[in-house]
Amino acid sequence: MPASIEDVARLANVSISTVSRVLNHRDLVNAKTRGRVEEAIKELGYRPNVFARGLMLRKSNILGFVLPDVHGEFYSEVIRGANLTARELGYHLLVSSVNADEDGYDVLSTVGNHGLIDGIVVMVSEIDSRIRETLASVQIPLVVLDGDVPGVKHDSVVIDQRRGAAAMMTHLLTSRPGKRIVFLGGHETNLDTIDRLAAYRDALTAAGAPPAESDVHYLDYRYETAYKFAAKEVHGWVASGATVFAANDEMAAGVIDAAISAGISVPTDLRVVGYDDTRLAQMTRPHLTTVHVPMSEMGAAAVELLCQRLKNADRPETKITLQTELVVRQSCGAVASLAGAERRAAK
Amino acid sequence: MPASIEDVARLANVSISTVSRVLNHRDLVNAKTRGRVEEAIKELGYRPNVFARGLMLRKSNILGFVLPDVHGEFYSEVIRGANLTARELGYHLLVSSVNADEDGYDVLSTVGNHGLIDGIVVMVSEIDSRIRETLASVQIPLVVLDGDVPGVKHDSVVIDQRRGAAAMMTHLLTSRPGKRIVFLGGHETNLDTIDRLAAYRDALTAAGAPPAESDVHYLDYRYETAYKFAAKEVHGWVASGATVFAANDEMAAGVIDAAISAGISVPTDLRVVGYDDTRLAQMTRPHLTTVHVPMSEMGAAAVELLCQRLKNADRPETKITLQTELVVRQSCGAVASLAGAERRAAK
DNA sequence: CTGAAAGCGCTTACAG
DNA sequence: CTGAAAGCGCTTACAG
Repeated sequence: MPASIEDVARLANVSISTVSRVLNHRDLVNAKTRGRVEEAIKELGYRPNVFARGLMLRKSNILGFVLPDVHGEFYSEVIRGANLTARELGYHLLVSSVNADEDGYDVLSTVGNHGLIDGIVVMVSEIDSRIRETLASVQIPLVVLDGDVPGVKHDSVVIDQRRGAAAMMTHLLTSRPGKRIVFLGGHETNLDTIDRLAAYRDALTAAGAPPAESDVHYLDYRYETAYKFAAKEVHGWVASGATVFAANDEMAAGVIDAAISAGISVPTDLRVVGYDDTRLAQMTRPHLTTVHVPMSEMGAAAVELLCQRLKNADRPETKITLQTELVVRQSCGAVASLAGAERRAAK
Repeated sequence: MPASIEDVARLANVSISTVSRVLNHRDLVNAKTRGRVEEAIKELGYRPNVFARGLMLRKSNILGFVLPDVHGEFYSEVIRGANLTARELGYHLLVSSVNADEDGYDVLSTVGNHGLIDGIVVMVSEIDSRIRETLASVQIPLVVLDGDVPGVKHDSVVIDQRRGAAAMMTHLLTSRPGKRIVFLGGHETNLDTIDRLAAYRDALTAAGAPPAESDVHYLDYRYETAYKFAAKEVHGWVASGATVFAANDEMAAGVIDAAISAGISVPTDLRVVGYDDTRLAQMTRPHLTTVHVPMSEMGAAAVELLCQRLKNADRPETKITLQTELVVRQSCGAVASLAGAERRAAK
C-alpha cells in the first residue's frame, strides 16, 4: 500500500490541503512549510494517486494514438516522433494498431470513448462511411493524421503529397523530357495514392502528354506484389525507355530487384523511383531516388497539435501541412555519373 | 458532461448500488430490474468513469510496454502482437520507446511507477547496472522480454537464441563441411549477439575447427555499416570460400548488396545468411536464409504472461521460451538449384 | 434482491 | 498562509 496524501500530511504536520497545494500551487505555500512537506514526500516516496487526481481534474495526461496497418518502418518512425514529443509535453501514449480487415475501427471507438484518454490522434489511410461515423462519434479532441474527414470537427496534420509527387514528376520530366513514366500505386481508395496519382496526371498533362490509363496500375504497396508485377512488365518498360514511379519505396525496391533478376541494369536500362524515404530507400542498390516524408515529424506534430487543443478548447480548427523533400539518389539515373552521390533537392 | 451512475439510477428508478451491480455482478440483480437499468444505460450512453472506478478497484486495465530502439520491422511486429492480445484480454497498451543514448530508462521508471498502469513489459537488449536498478525499482508486475535480469523479480519471455543460431550453424556446416564461416554481430554487449555468437563458437568448436577470433566482428546491426564493412572484406571472403553469418537480416542484406556491387554472385561465390526473418529477408535477391524469430508472438506472450500474473500475484515466476525456426531460402546456396524454393526446416 | 452509507485519495472553494 | 469540509463517481460490505 503506497503512501497517501494523508501520510504525508501527518508526517509533515500539516493538513492534506497544504500537501495538495505544495503539489499543485507551490507559491501559495509558505517556504518553510513547503520544505517540510517536500521532505515528507521524499521520505515516503509519495506519488499522488492518478485515479483520485483524474477524478477531480478530469484529465489523465494520456493520449490515444491509432495507426492503421502500415508497414514497419513507417509505423515505428511515426510512433517514435509522437512518443518523444508526448514525453516532452508530459503526456503518455496509448497506442493501438487498427487492422483494416479485422475489427476495423471498433478499437478506435473503444479507445476514443474510453473516458481515460484526454484526446486522440488517428491516422487514416482511407475514408469510408464507417470510418467517418466512428470518427464523428469521438467525444474528445481529435487530430487526424495524413487525411481529412469533412463534417467531423478535428485538427489535422497532413503531408503535402501533391507537391511532393509534383516535385518528383518535375525532376523526371526535366531529366528525360518526353519519356514514358509508369505509375504504380497502392489501392485505388488509398488517400496517399489518390494524391500522388493526381500529381502524376497533372504533370504529364501539363507537359502535353496526358498519361495512358494503361500506364497506371493499382497494386498494394507491397514488395512482393510489385516484384511479381514488374517481372512480367519489365521488358516492355525497358523497350519503351520508361521510368517507373512507385508510390512507395517498398514497391520501388521490388521493381528494382525484379529488373536486376531479369538482367536489366538500373538506372541504365530502367529507372525506378519511390516515395516515403524510409530506411529501405538506402537498402536498395542503386539507392532510391524518392520523396522524403517526415514520418517522425508527423507523429510529433500531431501530438503537439492535440496538446494545444487540450490547453485551449476554443481555438479555431488548425491544419498543419508538412512538406516533403525530393531526395535524388541513383535509381533515377540523373546522377548516375557521381557514384554514391546523394543530393537533397530544394522543395 | 457525460452521464453518471446517478443519472442512470434515476432514470431506471433504482439506487446507484443496483446500477453498479448490473455493471459488475449481473447475476445478483433481478432480471426485470436489470433490464430497466440496461435500457437506461443504453439511452444515456452511459460509460462508467474510469477514474472513479480505478480509485476503488485499483486497476486501470492498462499495461505499459517499453521497447528499446530496435529497428522498425521488428518493433512494429512486436507491438502488433502485443496490441492484439491486449485487446482480446481487455487491456490497453501504453507504449514507450526507450532510446538508449538519450534519457535511458528514466522513462521506464516514470511509466513503471506512474501508478496508472497495472503492469509492465520491458524489452531489454542489454543489461547494465543502471538498467538493473531501474527494473528493480518497479513496484508493479514486470515481464522482461528477450532477456533476464537476475535479482529482480519478474516473469519473462525469451527466445531460444542459442538453439536458433545452432540450427543455422548445423545447416551451414552440413551443407559445406569444413568451410570458413564469418560472424557479424551487433554490439559486443547486446544480449542477442552474445547468445548467437556463443552458438557459433560452440558449433565450430564441436566440429573440430574453433573459430579464429579474426572471423568475429562486432558491428551495429545496421545495413549501411555492414555494407561498408563487407565492401572491404568481401574479396577475402570469396577467396577463402567463406559463408557470412550475420546476426540480423539487415546486416545480411548489406553484405549481399556489397557483394553484388563488387560483381560477386550470391550464393554462388559467397553465401550469406541472416537472423530474425523480418520482412526484409524476402526483400533481398536472393532471399535470405535466416532464423525466424516469432516477433508478434513475443509481444503476445509477454502480454499474456503479464495478465496471468495480474490475476494471480502468487503464482511462481514463469519463463516462457519461444522457439525459432530455421528458414532456408536461397542466400545460403543450399537450395540454389530450386530457384524460388523456400523451405522451413524442422526445429 | 435492493438501498443507505462509508470510503477510495485527491482538489478546491470557503473561512479564518 | 492554512485547515475543515464538500465533492468528484464509483464499489462494496452491511442491513433489511
